[in-house]
Amino acid sequence: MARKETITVQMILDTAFAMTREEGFSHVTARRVAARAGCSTQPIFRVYKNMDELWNAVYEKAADFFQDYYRIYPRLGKAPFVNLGMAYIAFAREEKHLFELLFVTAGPGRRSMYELLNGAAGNVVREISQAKAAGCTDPSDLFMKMWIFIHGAACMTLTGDYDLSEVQTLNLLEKSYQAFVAVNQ
Amino acid sequence: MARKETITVQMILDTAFAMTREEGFSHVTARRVAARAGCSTQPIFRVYKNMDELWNAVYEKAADFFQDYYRIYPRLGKAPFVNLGMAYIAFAREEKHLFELLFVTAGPGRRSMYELLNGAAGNVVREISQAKAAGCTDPSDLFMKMWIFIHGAACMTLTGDYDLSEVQTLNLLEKSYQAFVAVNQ
DNA sequence: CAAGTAAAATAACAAGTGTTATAAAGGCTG
DNA sequence: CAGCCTTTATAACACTTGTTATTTTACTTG
Repeated sequence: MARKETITVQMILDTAFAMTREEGFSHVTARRVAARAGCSTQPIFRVYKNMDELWNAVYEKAADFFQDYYRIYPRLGKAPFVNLGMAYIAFAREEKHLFELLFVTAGPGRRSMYELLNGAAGNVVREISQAKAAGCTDPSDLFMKMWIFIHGAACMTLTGDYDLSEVQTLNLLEKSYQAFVAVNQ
Repeated sequence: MARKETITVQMILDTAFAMTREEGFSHVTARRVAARAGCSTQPIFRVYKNMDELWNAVYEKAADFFQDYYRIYPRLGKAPFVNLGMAYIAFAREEKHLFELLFVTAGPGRRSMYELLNGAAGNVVREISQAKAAGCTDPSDLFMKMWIFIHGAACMTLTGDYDLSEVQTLNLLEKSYQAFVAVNQ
């Protein structure tokens, strides 16, 4: 009936995502995606109405990518929020451009930080109930404080103003948890 | 001997700075600066070799602007680092684009966060010695922790994930200081 | 195998960018 | 007042962007 499709949505999205990962979405242009995918710009606009729609797809993929990143991240911390925080900070260091896309840049069509963290798995909810089970009086408040701290460390890695090792970071987060708990009681 | 200069460095810089403040430097183009300054693009390139040089000038002005912002900011906090932190967070909320330019975006020709904070007035050094005078054992470590926390809150305001009032923020910072001090001793 | 149809490639358009060549303007010095 | 020299304006160049016409390609169905 018609010509067979050779360039798929997946190929376009994967290419755009890989480029975003390496250089940030601002460097993702229709022509550059096409060149890297080995086609013209036409298949891109067949599959996505415009570049904004491609941005959305990349954003969603990045959100899923972070969820996977956290899922397989080693659990070395004992206190609540620490493992999520460790993964978050490592993600900021190792996936600068994705971190920026998800958690730093403002703009339309963007989820809240809480939504991105919680994900489909309910990561935050789980950690909060863990804190509650551990006898914490106001676990939501504790999460807020911990997350401000964790987000600060993560953002500082982007600009090179934070450069502690994994072990040091783990220690820092555990200590901070204790500190926040101590003054809350 | 020659035609009188009508468009000065100051006019160009002030225009570019105002535009950066309102919409971020990414929207500052030669033609738009010219239009707003009421001239052609020519005076811009007489005064600055290229747009990168203009960026540098805007960056320096932003750094000075932050120093002024902190200098006239009300001192409601008692603990060390709190007043600097309050000004920092307010700056992030009220001057989003300048904050982003100075403290969020990575790139060449950028000062470290410490340098920007400390400034010519030695703000950080002063606060650290205050903490020492107050009997703190490791004031540099305390500054690090406090600043991670403060930077986190500031960055969250950019994305709309932090939205506490001035009073609540003041309370939060004071409490955090106590918390960090408590576990350090 | 011919026809039709969807996908892909080519090429173009309009807009915007930094930067520069050229022309006009204007003020000081002789 | 004439000449000169710098500043400014105008216009152009070369390039990149998103997006869209138009043409070519290739597959499936009659």
